[in-house]
Amino acid sequence: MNDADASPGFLQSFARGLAVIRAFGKNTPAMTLSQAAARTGLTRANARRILLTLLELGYVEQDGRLFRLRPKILDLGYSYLSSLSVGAIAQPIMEDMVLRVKEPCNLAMLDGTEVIYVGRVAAKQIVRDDLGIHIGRRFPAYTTSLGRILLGGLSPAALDRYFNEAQLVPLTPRTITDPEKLRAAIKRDHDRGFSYVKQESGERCSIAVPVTDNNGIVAALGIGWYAGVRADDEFRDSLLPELLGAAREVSNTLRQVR
Amino acid sequence: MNDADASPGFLQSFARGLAVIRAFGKNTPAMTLSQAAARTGLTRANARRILLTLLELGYVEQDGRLFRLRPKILDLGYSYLSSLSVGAIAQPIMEDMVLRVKEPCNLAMLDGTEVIYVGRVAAKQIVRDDLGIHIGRRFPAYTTSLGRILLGGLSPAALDRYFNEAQLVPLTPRTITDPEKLRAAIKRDHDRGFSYVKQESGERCSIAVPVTDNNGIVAALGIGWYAGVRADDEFRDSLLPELLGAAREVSNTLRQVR
DNA sequence: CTGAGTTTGTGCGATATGCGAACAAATATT
DNA sequence: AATATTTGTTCGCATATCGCACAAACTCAG
Repeated sequence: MNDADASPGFLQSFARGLAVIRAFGKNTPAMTLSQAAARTGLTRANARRILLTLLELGYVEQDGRLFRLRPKILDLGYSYLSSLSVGAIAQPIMEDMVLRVKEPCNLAMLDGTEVIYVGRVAAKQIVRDDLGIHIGRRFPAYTTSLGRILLGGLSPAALDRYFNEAQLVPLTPRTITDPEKLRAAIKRDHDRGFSYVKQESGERCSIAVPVTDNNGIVAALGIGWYAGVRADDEFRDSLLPELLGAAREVSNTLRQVR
Repeated sequence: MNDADASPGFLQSFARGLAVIRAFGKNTPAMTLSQAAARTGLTRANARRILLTLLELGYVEQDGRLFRLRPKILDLGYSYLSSLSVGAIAQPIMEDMVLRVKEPCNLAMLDGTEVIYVGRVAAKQIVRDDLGIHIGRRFPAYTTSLGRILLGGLSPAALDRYFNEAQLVPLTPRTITDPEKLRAAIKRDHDRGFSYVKQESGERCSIAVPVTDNNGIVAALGIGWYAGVRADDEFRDSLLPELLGAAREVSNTLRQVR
């Protein structure tokens, strides 16, 4: 975080505080204050003030020298989720669909160059999923069907910015990383109203469709499963009407609400 | 937020910034900067600096005069969820159980005088659930079976503090609000290893059991359903072995991990 | 148990940050 | 078009925040 670049009125203390919250994670469920300073590039005294402020506000707890985030931190994300009408509208519709199709369903939005899950309905799967799939989880947009749908909803200028910023790294031998091929895939998926991606970010297939409001694509709705466990192409074909129906129902309700 | 009471080293700017994030919610998905100032008691100039800092960091977006939280804010809660081993361990076990029992299952922790959901698996229900049930959602502890289980895991001193702080307001005619009766119910539930609550916070029944690690109760696992739609007591009896089995599986894994 | 190394807590002086007020500019409403 | 309301900007000021240095506490190896 380059303080010198901040604009006037930018609150550096606040920004530093948020950086400390972000420093917690799967690999660092707890941190000492020296670790917090190291991970954020702050001075130890500063990291200490931030952690003590979080402690006083109830967002962290202290266990000897270790600080851990407390459930109250979920209030911050909950502010967003509870304000997200597409999430509230989609949730029961996703639940109905998952019952029929027996695969987990996700709702995602674009955030920078990544997709971020804002809704999820789990389901029994033949092979156990990555246990870390949560609301808030992120994936590179280009490697997922959800991401391609969302990228397809960008204006040309925004799509150009995406390609300027995204680093198209192959995650599997099948990952499309050539920008022209990726643009073509995004356009094709946009035109045909769905995206199907097979083994570009792991050993999974996924299919996704757009969710729209009066202004355009606001989210993507998708289903993913492990490749090869079933007849993938036939399964995709059976899922598509379900997804399109669910997405249409969500989109229709969104247009009425706003 | 009474600035004058803050301890030395307490970072007021950071605390104010977090207050602005919390001001967003279901009823205020978007705010102007005057509204943000009004809702947080800050000056307009201050609220503006905070919102512009969040804008620059990518946590909010601006639409004319309106500011809205962006999905990136989920990163803050995700820091916590991804660090929460009980959540990761419980999720697949909950998914398996929900498939068998056909009712939604929740994992909750105690936070102040409330329970907060840290895990949830949805299911098809006969009657549509409150659409707003998300991770991060809170309920008064005393009115829920999850809450009674968690209160039962408190030390006597901590339980006394709970009773000092909690406001035991009747939410339905069945809500237990007499402190002595509530203490007795908590103890009974702790002793018998499950809690069953019927229509104390709405028209729902719920049953919950403890999840423990080496230090004691860390979470509660529960199932809830609308009262009267089925034979509630018989259903509870059929659910209990399922919940106990799932909770035992989670608890056993927790003990191995730490 | 001791000593060395590491980490945290504390106090203090300096100053950069954050603040609020006042007024200009822009927007919304009637 | 006029008025009311809200937002943007600038500036001076106060203090909140900062970093440093040293004390205190803790951890670890022998």
